[in-house]
Amino acid sequence: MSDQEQKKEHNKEMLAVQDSMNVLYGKWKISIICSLCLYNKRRFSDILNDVKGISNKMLSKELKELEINKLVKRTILDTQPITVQYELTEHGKTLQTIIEKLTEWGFSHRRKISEF
Amino acid sequence: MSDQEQKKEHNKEMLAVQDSMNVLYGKWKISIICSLCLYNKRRFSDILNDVKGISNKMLSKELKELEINKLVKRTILDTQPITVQYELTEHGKTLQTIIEKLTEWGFSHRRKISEF
DNA sequence: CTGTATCCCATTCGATACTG
DNA sequence: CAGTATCGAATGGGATACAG
Repeated sequence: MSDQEQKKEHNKEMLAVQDSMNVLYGKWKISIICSLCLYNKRRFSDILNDVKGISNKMLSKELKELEINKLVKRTILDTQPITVQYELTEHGKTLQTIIEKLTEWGFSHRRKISEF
Repeated sequence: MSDQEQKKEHNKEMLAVQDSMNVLYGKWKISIICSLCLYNKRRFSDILNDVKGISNKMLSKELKELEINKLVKRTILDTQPITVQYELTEHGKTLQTIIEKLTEWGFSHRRKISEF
């Protein structure tokens, strides 16, 4: 492959990564998806508890964005009072391996940083 | 494993993911690391070009944070005018598989979204 | 329980200009 | 080339209160 072709290839990969990050960036989205990965189905207040530090305003906003991007499905359950269930879509589940890798990396990073 | 133990395990995993995100979140960091993954060694202005849309102010700031977190190494080359080379540390390189997964996912997400 | 509304401060981030 | 300085707009994000 020529340098030119190589560079084009790299540019495409850079764009793909940036596409991913446009959907996933922010302090909370990955953590929310992680919660849904671990528990499969989860209510609003459960996620609020799982994701340490998030406010209900932010959770609401982030869930909406994830829904728009077809990563999360929202179901209203006809209980009294009503509860709302969130779960990953099939497409959302394709993030699972990324979440797993990020979990592993989080552990190893903590070990690394605590060396100093 | 009891439900209690299961839940503790999940909480630990949630924290690990949030640790990762505390280091990696923001619009740009992953893209910058991606550039360094693809090219190995890269100058400031090169990265500025790779990461579409980033300003020099942001790049400077993000690189500093990545350096503090021991993910990136900065070397001043004694050229005229001076150039500065950035590269991943050994620890930074452990992010490579995550970057690759994010690249793949970016492609598949684009296909998915364009279905509508 | 699941949100929305409001207030308000902090941070992010782009644009532009400037320095060594 | 590799940044820093400054301004200003937009967004992020916490606290509290309130609605269905």
